[in-house]
Amino acid sequence: MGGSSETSYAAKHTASAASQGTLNTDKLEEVKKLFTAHLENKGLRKTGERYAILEEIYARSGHFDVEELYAGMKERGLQVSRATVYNTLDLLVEQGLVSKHQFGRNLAQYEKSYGYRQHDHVICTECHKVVEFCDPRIHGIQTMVGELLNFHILHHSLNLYGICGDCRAQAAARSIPA
Amino acid sequence: MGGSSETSYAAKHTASAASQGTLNTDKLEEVKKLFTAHLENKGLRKTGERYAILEEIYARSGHFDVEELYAGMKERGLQVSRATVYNTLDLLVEQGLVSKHQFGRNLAQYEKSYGYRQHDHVICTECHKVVEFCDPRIHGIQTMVGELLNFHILHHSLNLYGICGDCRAQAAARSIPA
DNA sequence: ATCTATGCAAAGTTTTTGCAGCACG
DNA sequence: CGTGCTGCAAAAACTTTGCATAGAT
Repeated sequence: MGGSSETSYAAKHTASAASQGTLNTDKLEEVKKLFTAHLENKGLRKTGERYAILEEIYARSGHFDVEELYAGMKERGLQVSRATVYNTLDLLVEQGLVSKHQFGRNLAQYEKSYGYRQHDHVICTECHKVVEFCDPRIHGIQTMVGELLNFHILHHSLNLYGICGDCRAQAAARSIPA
Repeated sequence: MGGSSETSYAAKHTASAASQGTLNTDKLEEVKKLFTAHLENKGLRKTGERYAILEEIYARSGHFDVEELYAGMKERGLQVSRATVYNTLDLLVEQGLVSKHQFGRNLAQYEKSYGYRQHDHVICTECHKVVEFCDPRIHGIQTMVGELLNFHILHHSLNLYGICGDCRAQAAARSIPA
């Protein structure tokens, strides 16, 4: 078959962000406003810790787990407790500013999600590589199933599990030794 | 503490199985043969524990977690250790006779999967109800993405998260009190 | 007879919880 | 000023691991 283009969406994100330095800052401001609105709406307090966590998340690219986020903040001198990280992540996920993934291993992975194109994941079960992709048909399925089963669908998660080209090549090399 | 996810779709499976008493037994035999072939293929031992676990799984309907499976076996007098349950589940998942799901909470849920139609899940984030659905478009996406990204896709998991009709009705009733 | 799988319990991970004190509103 | 949030650490929840022994080949 034809040459397969390995377009990781992560790369695209970084590229578009790098091309315009202020874009990130603007986005952060927008997200902060949305978060503020959500907090006020639910009668929750606007604490510095919550905003610090939000900033750290939007400064990151790609997936991260709680420990990575916690360590990243510590390194930057933004000390918060794990309990607060968990608490705030729940708030952000609830609001949809952050999305939470569970890829196979029992380690929750998070990702900023405001203003980024809805995407899904292909996971290599051998090397645990994660590649993103987009398919408009999923939106259609989501809408149709919601109507059919009378659910108000808020978000979805589609993961394809398989073996990547690299791992298949390695396996082939091993089975045909010199 | 935790009420587990109630499986309302289970009725579907039980109904089709109940309509023909021997169907289940035949299926179990088929699955055992496949499992045996897989064990031989990998040079693994055919132990009674492994078959006992396979039987227990195929006697169940709907989703279950490791603890439920373990407890169910204990109740039937089939004593096996948790370590063996985990070990065997891994084998079965690897072979595709059982599928593993991670719905939001970090508690792995399993389900028998041989001879059952490939299906996906809608989860209510309020009451944790799980409903199954089927959409042929997913298969197309799977194939296309596999070719595009050069992955050999083995299985997928699509979860739609939202609020079910019952929970929306309850919420509406609360906001318009008598 | 050999070598792997089991069982048990202990250790490992990740997440949740309880309580004292600080801070937002 | 009062309630709710934070921080800390202890514990809970789920899974993995190590070692002695039973059992499949």
